[in-house]
Amino acid sequence: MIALVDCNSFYASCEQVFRPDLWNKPVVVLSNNDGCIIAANKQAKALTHIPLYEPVFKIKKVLGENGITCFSSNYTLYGDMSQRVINILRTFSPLVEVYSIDESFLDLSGVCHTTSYTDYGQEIKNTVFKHTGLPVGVGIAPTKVLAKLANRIAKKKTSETDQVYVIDSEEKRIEALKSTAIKDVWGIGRKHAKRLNAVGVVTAYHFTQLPLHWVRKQMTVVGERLWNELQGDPCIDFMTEPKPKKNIGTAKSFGKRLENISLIEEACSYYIAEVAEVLRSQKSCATYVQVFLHTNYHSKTDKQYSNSITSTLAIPTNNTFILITEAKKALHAIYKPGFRYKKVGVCLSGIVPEQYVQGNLFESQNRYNDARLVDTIDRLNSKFGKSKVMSGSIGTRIKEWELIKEERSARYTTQWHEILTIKT
DNA sequence: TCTGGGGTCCTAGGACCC
DNA sequence: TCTGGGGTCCTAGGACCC
Repeated sequence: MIALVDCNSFYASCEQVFRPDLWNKPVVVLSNNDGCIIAANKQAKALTHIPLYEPVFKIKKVLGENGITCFSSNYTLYGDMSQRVINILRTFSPLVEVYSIDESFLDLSGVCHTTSYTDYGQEIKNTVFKHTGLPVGVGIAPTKVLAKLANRIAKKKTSETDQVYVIDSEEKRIEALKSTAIKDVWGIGRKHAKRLNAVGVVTAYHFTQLPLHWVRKQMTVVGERLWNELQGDPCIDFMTEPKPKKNIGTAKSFGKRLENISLIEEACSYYIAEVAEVLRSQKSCATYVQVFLHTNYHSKTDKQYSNSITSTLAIPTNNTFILITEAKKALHAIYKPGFRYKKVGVCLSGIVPEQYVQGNLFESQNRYNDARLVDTIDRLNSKFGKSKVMSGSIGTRIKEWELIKEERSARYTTQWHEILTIKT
């Protein structure tokens, strides 16, 4: 049996943990640049129909009128809280697959000797809440897709399930399938849902009644796996070791529109430094550096321009300085003056393990292999804080382009000087 | 005025090899 | 009239996830 443990309204809940005054109050969390809503807790969802991903400026009034508290996103806090939850889950099963920042699968085979699955799920839920203050839901079933389904039922029918639901019989499986709309099945997106509705498939149960060859033909092997998983046959691998990333990218909107290349160049260098650090942390090197740049798609008055370019390195590397040089060259190749730019992005790909980097007869290996400088920078930054030591290309004008986070909460759990103060 | 960011997997088709 | 058979690698595009 597999359990799926998922935190309720994760970002909003993280914020509430440290704000007892907001317990049981409506809370939403905004995207980078405070652009749109990416998380809303139960109270906020109940109050008004706040659509996720709706631009904030369109519903600012609704938020104010309903006394909804807004937070800018605080990924440092969410990342740390997530790690705490994962550490707790590891005490409940030796095999944990961290699926996302707020969801993990637990392999429960051979784990529940003395208790029922329901009791075990309750124990997981209660322990996570006691140790972190975060509410979670638990779904338990023979396959991942069914565990997802069970988790959904646990959260929807809280009064009956108390946030834990187990699919452990044929009757319960059929019942779960019949009560779940096909569009809500994990792996069925908007497109497939539409096509399935068109042929009369409305629930997950209908889907399992389709002939497998039809599913295979219309939805490839992905659909076939889903079909089998819903029947109770596990086909999706359990991954306890995270696979090294194949692409590492970052792209963030500027706090304001930029026209001049010099600030864009500094932002681009900063992003490269960020992704290069991730690359080194997984002990890989990248072969390609992609840079892209665009204006504000939504603007009706601005002249529009976007472009992207990928450059190939002579030798794959994870050296920040080489990557920055390459990215700056690429940026100059696509930059055109006279536009109001909104975003620059970088993406590293062609990722290979550090120890298998292919050399090049015509390039000096030393320049690429000398890791002493970047290693030292990584060590300094991990000891003294992010971006304490940076490449000169990044400059000192970060405030002029970085994204806006007006309502960011404190980094309660990772910065000594932002730790929660309690007055008694 | 203001509209997020970071990923994965699969397939078809082109280009190439012997 | 009739033109083989067995492969690999790469890329773009589509679909999905949180």
